[in-house]
Amino acid sequence: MLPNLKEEKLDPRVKRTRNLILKSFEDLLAERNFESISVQDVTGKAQINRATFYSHFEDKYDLLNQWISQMFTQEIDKRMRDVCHYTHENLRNLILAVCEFLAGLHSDCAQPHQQFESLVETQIKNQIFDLLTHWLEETKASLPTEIPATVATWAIYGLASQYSHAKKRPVLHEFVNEALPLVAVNLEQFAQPA
Amino acid sequence: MLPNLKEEKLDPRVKRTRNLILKSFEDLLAERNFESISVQDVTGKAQINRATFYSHFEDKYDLLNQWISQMFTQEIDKRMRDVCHYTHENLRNLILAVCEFLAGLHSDCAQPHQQFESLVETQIKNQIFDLLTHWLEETKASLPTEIPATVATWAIYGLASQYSHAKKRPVLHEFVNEALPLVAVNLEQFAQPA
DNA sequence: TATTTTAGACGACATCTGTTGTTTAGAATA
DNA sequence: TATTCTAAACAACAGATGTCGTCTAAAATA
Repeated sequence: MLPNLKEEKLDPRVKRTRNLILKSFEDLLAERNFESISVQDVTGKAQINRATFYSHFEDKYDLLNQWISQMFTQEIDKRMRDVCHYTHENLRNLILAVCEFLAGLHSDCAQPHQQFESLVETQIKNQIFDLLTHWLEETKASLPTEIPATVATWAIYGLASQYSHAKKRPVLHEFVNEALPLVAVNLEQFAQPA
Repeated sequence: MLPNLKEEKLDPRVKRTRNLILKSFEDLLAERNFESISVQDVTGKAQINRATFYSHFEDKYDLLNQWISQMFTQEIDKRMRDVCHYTHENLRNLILAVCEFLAGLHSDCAQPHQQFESLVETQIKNQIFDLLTHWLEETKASLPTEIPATVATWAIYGLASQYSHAKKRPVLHEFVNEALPLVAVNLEQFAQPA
């Protein structure tokens, strides 16, 4: 299994093969639930030999991890390009981004399944935690960040997960307005002075 | 696959077979990581025909779900036998229970792996959420419980997970004292008047 | 341009999963 | 106690996974 190399030095065959696999995987996810998709399904659609798959991904779960990570990173980079510290507004936008991403996943992927959701959760929480930790460490106050970042990360993901699962989905901005104070309450100590 | 029947009416062969499987699974978990354990390993150790396994459990993941659920339910029942509403002290004991349970799982089970942890998480969070919701609904005030219970559930699990993974594990009571205010802050509205 | 390196195709294999129908044995009922 | 019902054993099967060594083709280097 190949390491995630920087794109500048990547053999074009590797790039091509990875992209074919990721794209085929995404297309299949839109039609069928994750559990029912086999490695043979993905490689067949990508017109790649099945054994080649294992040069790029450890297994189907690793494939999902890498796909989700790529998708979410792109989404966050798009919305939070120049954000480097905690504000109430940045937190709102982060919660909004996660809610929309998860809701989109629910719409775009047929019948999410427990293992699919668990893997998605792990990837996204890792990124939220890193982002929040980075924001909170930008404060001048040198406060410990680990426990507040942990609590906030899990709270954000929990709320977004609840939102994306809701049978009757609430109006997003109202939901975020209701949820935001419960996340923000532990983070205000990190807000930059005006 | 058999439904979870009440124990009074259960054919003794069913009880015996289930217990043999669960016990063998637990013994194997103490020696090897979850991913490396096959259904054949479990049924071989239990001296049960492999096909019989599938009359009781959907797959190995269902086995883990049921084992964890049973273990955690017993632990909570032991510690919170007569607790029916939210207090600061009950919340502290809940966080303590979850931290100890997860830390114990880390000690008793060889090399936890991502899917193992995800499944554990799902089971335990469900139980925390149900318990918290029950507590919060006991309040006289008729406040909406879903979002606070969600945030608290995820925060509790997140903190316990962090504690159980810590390389240098902090003193538990100190950790809980530090973490408790961040969880409690959103729940004090539900405390019973003295 | 020739050579070397690297990625992918290929066929084969062992192992495991989940399922099926039949037979045997244990438990419940008459 | 005999009969009926239910659970488990059993063998076999199809399908999927992950791996391996060899060959072919594309990319990089000299």
